[in-house]
Amino acid sequence: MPTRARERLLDTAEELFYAQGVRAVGVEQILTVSKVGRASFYRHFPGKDDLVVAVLERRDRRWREWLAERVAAHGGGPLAVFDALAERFARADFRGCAFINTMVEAADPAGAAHRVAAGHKDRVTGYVESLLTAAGHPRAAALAPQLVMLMDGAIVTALRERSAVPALRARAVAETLMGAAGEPAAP
Amino acid sequence: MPTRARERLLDTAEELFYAQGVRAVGVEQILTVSKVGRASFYRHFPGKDDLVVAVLERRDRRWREWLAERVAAHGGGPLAVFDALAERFARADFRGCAFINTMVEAADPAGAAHRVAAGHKDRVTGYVESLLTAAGHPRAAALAPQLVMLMDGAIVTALRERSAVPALRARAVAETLMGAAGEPAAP
DNA sequence: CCAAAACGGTACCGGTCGGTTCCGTTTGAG
DNA sequence: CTCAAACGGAACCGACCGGTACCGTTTTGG
Repeated sequence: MPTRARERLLDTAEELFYAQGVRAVGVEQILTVSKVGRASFYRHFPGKDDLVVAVLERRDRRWREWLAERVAAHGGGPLAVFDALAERFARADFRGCAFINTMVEAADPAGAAHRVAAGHKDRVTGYVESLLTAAGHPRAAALAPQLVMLMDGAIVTALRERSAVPALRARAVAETLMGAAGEPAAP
Repeated sequence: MPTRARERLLDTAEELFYAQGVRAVGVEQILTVSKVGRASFYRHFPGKDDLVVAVLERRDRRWREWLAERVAAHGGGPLAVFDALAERFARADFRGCAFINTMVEAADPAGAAHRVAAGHKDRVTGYVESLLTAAGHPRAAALAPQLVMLMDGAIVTALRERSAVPALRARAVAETLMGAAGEPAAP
């Protein structure tokens, strides 16, 4: 059975990749910070690229779990996703969406990292559609991609403005879009 | 007077940076493709970082000129910015917004590249606001940042979906947002 | 036509990249 | 307690990074 070296590598790599970018972080730095031996690293992963994919796959799972939890805490309506984003944007270490960042950094659209990132957004879109359906919205399938596009716009804008305001801006747009008087903002 | 070496460096660097990312393109490659000598490069630019800034500043100017031209060609209304984006997204070499990409790649928000990128978006927002004002929209100042956020969302989504459709999706959202029956789509 | 400036090519620098190999130590299950 | 598996550390590899120095050639303004 494996010890905890693999988890430490994933934890450290996820943090460093997100904070500095995948290309900017060398294997050396990951080993130093995680205190994992060089040999152990290559025992667990064929190479750096495979670590990147493993990190993204785990983050995909965890991020969507986090989103579902925060949406529930904010009332469970479709607009709650923007309240969740606002929380995210306010964190000091916020540096955009790891999957958008990956697609930007990994220029090759056929690369594994690109595929994982694209898959993540598909799953988020499916989740948003389920929220819309649960809320009884008639045009859920058409509205979900629009809301996800708003989320991505808010994320990019928040990265630029270094503020949580874009989440509220996107929420207001979404509210108008849904043609609803709007659920009340989360407490 | 300088010859054309500097321009060739800017042209080549802009193309390679956009296609592959700033970090992924080495000085070596820029010199090879542009057929500029190594010494000549460092006669024109103190270092790679300065070339990056020069490329971004020139692209900021040109991109906004291009936008204004295409908006005019599409009727000059605020919604025409999304028709312009649709054109952009359809190009085979489309790889997102060079300024968003730069902010993602250059993690340091205090860096020169980051500043240029942020400034670009501010200028675009000002331009969009002027379009809204010219169209007689009463809430131009409040609406402009929302439209720019929609533009950024469309750009990121187009990069992921490899399609021009997100531009139309964003246009539809903007139309709803402006509370207008909507100018007819551009010819 | 000639001199000065701009140029392209090359060798070289220290540093860092991702990746391989070996070796001695820690750890945990039987 | 034992012993094999998992581990951390370090030396090493070729390749490439951004940057410097010096070369002989081309271009151009006076």
